Amino acid sequence: MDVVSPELNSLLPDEIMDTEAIEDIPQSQPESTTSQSEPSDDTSVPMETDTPMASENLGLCSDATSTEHTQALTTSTATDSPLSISPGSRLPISVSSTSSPILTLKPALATSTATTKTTDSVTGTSVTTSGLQKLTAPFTISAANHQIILNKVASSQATEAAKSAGTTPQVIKQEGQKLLLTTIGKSGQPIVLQLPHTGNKPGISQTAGDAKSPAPQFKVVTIGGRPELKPVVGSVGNQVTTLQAQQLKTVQIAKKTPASSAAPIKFIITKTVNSKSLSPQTSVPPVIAGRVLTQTSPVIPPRTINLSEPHNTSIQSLPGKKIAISPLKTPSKVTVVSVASPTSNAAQKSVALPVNVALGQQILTVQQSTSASPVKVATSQSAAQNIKPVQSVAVGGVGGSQFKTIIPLATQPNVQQIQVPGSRFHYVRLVTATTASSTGQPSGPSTSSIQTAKPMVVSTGAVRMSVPIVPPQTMKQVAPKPLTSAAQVVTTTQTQQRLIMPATPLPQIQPNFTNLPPGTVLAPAPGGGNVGYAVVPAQYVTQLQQSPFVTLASSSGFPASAGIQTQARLPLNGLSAAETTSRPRKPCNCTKSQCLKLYCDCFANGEFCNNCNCNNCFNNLEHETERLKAIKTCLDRNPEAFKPKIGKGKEGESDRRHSKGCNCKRSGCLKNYCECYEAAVYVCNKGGFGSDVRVFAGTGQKGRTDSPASGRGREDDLGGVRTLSHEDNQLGGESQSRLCLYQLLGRALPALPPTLPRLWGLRHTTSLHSVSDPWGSCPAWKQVVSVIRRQNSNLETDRFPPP
DNA sequence: GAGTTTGAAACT
DNA sequence: CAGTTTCAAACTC
Repeated sequence: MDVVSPELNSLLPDEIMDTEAIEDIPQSQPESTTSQSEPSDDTSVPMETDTPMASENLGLCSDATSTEHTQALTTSTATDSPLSISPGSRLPISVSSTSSPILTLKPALATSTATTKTTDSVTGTSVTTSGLQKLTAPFTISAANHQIILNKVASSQATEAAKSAGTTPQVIKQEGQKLLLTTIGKSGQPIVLQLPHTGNKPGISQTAGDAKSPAPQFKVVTIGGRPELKPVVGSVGNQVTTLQAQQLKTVQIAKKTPASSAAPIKFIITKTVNSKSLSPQTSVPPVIAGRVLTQTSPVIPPRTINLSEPHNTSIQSLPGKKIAISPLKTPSKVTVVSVASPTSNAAQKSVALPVNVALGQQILTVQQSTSASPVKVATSQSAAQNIKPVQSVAVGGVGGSQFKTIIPLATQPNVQQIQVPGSRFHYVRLVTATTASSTGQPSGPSTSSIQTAKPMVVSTGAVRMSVPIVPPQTMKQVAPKPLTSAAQVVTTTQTQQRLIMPATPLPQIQPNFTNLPPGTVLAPAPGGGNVGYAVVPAQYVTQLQQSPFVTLASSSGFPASAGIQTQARLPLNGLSAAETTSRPRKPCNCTKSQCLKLYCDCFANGEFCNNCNCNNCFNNLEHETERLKAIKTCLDRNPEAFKPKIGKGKEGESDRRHSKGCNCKRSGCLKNYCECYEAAVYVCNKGGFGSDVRVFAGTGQKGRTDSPASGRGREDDLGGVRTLSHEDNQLGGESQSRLCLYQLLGRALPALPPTLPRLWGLRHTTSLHSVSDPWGSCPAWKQVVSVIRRQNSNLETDRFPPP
């Protein structure tokens, strides 16, 4: 007798038998994430960040003149167009549905020298924000002078029209320093971002003298595509809004302390745009990397909007502040964290205005430490140095949400975030751009001109940084490719620009960025100065999200935030984020491994140990060097060591697959020892895992019941569900379609889709009814039983309880 | 809570 | 690649 009859099989989903899907998954996704025709397993791996759905372009036009640019952008290169908004009177901002990920808005104060560029800078007007449309409720970031109003525009074209009309709903006024973003399409849903008045701020006293001081403070705007709203985790002054779920958009608006009156305000907005949305024609890589605005650069690579004001001097100075935000798997989350300086009391105390964006599920949490300005976004600037560019890199993750991480550096160093293509990991490199002097403004067009690579240029003040915006897929390759996708090449227009390279100590790691633990942020090693990387587990991010007010002390690498245990995680094991969140990871108990082996779940998940019971733990920032080495070692051993083992099956399937399969021998894959079982995987990809459960249509005869090839007698050939032993599988040769259905036996049953597994499992010695009992109400089970009964009229009834 | 079992990871 | 050892979690008592 053999396996399931055709009839029975017909009931079963095909994909179950398919074992290849997992392996086939190409790790390197094609540059264009644009359309993934297939929800291949890889992409579907829950762990991966979701690919943004559609990208929309935001066009910011300072003037009617600028409108022209916008059109050109939208038409020719919908993908990215950086926008810079000069501080000039009003800047209409149009958001088009097109792709351009990055917006750069610089409402520079008149005082700011750099802000000379006005309309020209605006060129990159089009910004694509897929989620914008979803914006329903206007939000204001903070009160005070600065306001940003975002209006959706139905189409980029509409924006033009609106501009031409001269009555652009979006107006940025310097005096008010308001940014109005209006989506053209939807009149009713403007988004207004207001920056708190400096005057309101407790810290104002310092800069009280500045007339300019009222000027805008930092502003963080996130445009997320998702409809869902996420409350902004309490950050003091910060507000976060997510417009689009799918696309991550992080807008950092750093406002600097009023100390410098004239300093321009910087907004940094980083959007991640789905590659999918991008038209193939557009050279723009699907992934948007964060950018820093430079005043000079007329055309900025799209996708990031930086609004920054150099005003605040104090912010950077905060030593020791480290914020690592690693985007976790949770789709469409944007996390912005600003480190609050312990010193500045008043500033933080300033009212925090959470901004809820109806659209976005993304959450931005920002804490700012800056003394004066209550509202501060992650940007930290050294007083001496004008600006610390904060770079956020959006991850163009294949499937899921992408993270954006904004890390304010306490120290001068600039933060560069790196997206790893296709991976959920976000890396940030902190670069100390000490050379304020060198800050020559970015070579305007020239720098931006690079189509292939999208460098991030930070022109603010002295420091400039260029970070290539690389589509997630191409991230690994630093060298520019002739690829159509532009982003890959990193161009450093300025000497200060730096390629994202691994710190000296661990050059080898670089190639494996993609494999780094999820949510990893590369930050300067504590002792390493500029060079080193610190790998910050996603944990921090989640912690931050959960406890918005947590401040990271610079000195202590790791805040022992007691309460935060749940780590934002990738939807591990195919579990939904909600599921995972509901299940905080268990604290590890490692004693000998120093939590630097994959034995340690924390480490294996790319997380720092937090509230664990481990001894001699090195899985923390304080031992970043060791940790990096350990990571490297693991990656050397297995490049996919940190990749999720459990992924979804084919598209639409709820099945989970284990990429490798277990090696269970004694547990029958029915214990939590089994990774598959533990992960509720019922489709095991491994050819030789412990048990193979099949449904047999028995003959009713005694004797050998299982596969003839196995040569092993089993039980009576009564049909039913059996589990082939490992040996059987190997001998039988037929078992390559391994099905691990163990979880069906108990825990996962309720969740099973009706189409369920064709095979239900029991150990071969177990009678069916023991299985069926818990499934009595399962239609699929009844169906199978019915089939078996028909085929085996002489079956013992107890084996197949009546449906 | 101590001891055992188990399988993944690490090691040889 | 196979066999062994180490490790931490799961499990049992």
